[in-house]
Amino acid sequence: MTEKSYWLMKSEESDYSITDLRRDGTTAWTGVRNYEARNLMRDQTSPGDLVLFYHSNAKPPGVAGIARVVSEPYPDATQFDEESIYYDGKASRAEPRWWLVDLEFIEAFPRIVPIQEIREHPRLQDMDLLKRLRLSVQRVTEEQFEIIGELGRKG
DNA sequence: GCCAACGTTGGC
DNA sequence: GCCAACGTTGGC
Repeated sequence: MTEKSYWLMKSEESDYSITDLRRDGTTAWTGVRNYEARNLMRDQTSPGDLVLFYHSNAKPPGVAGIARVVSEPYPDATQFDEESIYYDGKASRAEPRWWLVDLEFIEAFPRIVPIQEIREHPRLQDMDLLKRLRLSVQRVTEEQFEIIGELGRKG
């Protein structure tokens, strides 16, 4: 039994938003094609982990809600699909290159927590979000997770 | 739409 | 194995 972890995962709002996740209930987090993000999902996520759902390329960009990891890591099927924009000809079913987990909808915040507010918050200065601009799966602390949850629910 | 940051590719 | 060129992310 491992300790529960907390994450922030980014999705372009126009591509897949918290509203889409609420509609779908659960979704496979396809399309991560960055090795560091892949390693985190493949090696460090567990069912029950909680996720800050971040809208990138949004107005404003920010945390839009909360999801939960509900599967063990498994190969991202889109890497094998020649029709997919995520197809990777160097991956094989014997040796998958890209991994993902399933996420379950928990909550859509009544207000987005914009990145600007995170940048200005004294307790959130250490977040990877502010330092690792392009990392689309990143670990957050329980405290960071709780603070952003409070900000998102304060109407 | 611009462009800084930065990850990836490929020639050598 | 270096590193310049290139491509992508993502805030603004």
